[in-house]
Amino acid sequence: MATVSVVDQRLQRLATLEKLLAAGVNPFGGRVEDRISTAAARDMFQESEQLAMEEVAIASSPVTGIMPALGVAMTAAPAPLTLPEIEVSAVLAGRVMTMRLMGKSIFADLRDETGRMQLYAQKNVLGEEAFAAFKALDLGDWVSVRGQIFKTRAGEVTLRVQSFDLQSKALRPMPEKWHGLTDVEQRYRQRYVDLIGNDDARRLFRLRAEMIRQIRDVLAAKGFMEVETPMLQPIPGGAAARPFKTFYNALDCPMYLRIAPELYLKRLLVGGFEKVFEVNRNFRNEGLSRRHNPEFTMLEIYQAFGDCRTMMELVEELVTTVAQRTLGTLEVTNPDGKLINLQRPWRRVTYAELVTEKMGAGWYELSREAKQEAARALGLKVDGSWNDQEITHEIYEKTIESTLLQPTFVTRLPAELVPLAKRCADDPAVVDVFELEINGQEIAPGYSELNDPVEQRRRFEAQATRVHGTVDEESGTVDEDFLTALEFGMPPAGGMGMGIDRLVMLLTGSASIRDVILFPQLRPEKSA
RNA sequence: GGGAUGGUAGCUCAGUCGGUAGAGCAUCGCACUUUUAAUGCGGUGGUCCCGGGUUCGAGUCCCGGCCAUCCCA
Repeated sequence: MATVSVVDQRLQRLATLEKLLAAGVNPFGGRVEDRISTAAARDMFQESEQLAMEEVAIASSPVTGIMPALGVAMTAAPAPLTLPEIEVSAVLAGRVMTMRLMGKSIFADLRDETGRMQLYAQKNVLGEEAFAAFKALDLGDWVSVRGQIFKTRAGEVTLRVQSFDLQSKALRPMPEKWHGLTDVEQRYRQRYVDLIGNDDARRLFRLRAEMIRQIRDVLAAKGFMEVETPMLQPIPGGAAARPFKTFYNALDCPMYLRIAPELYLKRLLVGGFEKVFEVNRNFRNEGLSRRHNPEFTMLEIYQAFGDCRTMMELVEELVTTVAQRTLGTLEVTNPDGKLINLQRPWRRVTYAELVTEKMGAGWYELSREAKQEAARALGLKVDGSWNDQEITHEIYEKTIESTLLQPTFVTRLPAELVPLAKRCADDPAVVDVFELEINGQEIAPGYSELNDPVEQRRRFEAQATRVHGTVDEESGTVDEDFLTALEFGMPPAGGMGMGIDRLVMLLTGSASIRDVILFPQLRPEKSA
């Protein structure tokens, strides 16, 4: 038989596939009728067991019979104190993960989305031919099985296979059963293999989905409407970032993947929708890092007649509710093992307070030269052309932001940094905004949104001048239609955006954004 | 962009001073009807990331490149 060495496991499996086809077997299956999950089957069995035990206890005499409503056939041993032997019929379907061959019987593990159940195949039950076919299954094959659930001597709930069908032949070997896939690169490139092999990966992405569902739930309960706005935009706006550029053949014009949905969501406020949000992808044409993926999921929320404080309340409620409902706790551990407490209320501190905390009370009165010197003393590289604000911001970003481990709202940022927010009434040099920092990362910015079209035009133009000739040039284009919309009147509003990937990183203690994105961007594998 | 580390069987990993390429799982064969990381016995399986160089001889040393991870910018 196999004296000829078949080198490749895939070729072996392809050969098996050919044999199956020749034998008239459909190796790729179809609909499976009456199939239930392994979790449901286990519950059903345990319920029947419970019922039977109660009956035994009551009757204290031999019990035999059928409970048609449950489709449960049961027999009980005569001795009153012996546990009844229960058998419950079920159809299961899933992937065969392990097989333990015992000669004339086989134990196998079947896995579906809800968990696993052990299968027990016996030669005298299946018959010669079917038993051989079961034995010939490869690890990774999808099968459906019909049989009776019982408990083994070791106490494991197991399905005794009465009949089975191959539902999809796996042509590639599964990852190592004990370690799973550990090579991070391969986990990212072939996430499907990661998900097959690693319980943690499955758990994490289920958790991520649940977190996003809870966000939607909280917002819906508060009367927010979920909307979708263009990802393909003629003018990329709403943030300072390099866009991806593409070309729309039918219209013969360049288009951009959006860097933010902000300007469209605000148009909806103009249109009269008062509470809107969008959860979807933004695209930024920037480098890859532990914290950056070129496409990332963003939640943006706008509420008419609210302001930046409304948004602080909302984001506190959102994050704590999501954490409580999905993790059952408000304490999370970051990758360095440090505890982060999400208990409300969160610290609120102004940007200037943080800066003077770090650099001394007289910081803002220092000359530019003195500021440069102080920044260099901190080990920062300072460009000679920078103004006071830029030097201060470099210090903030490089030496302060990363120290804000516990949830912190940083408020009253310099107006130059934020062209889309209202200025503070008592100080036009700063804007009425917050940046939420948790674990040293910016999780969410929020604004009292600028709704003065004249002021907005001035700020856009100032920004366009500043970024002219730089890599951000395309994001500096003035969006005339947005300004027109503002001229129709936008109600005052609070708005905020939250990076969902970073939130999931925070709540799951993940060190890399690639761990929380199913298919993260990677460099092409092969290059000549 | 810079630095550190890594890339060896399908998977997880060893590989000493430069001298015939190793283990576990998977796979193939045999035995085994309550195992569960089943077990026992016997096999197959290698572009040692790619390209150069040094050497009688390179997985190992040197140079260049690719990919990844971490740190820094």
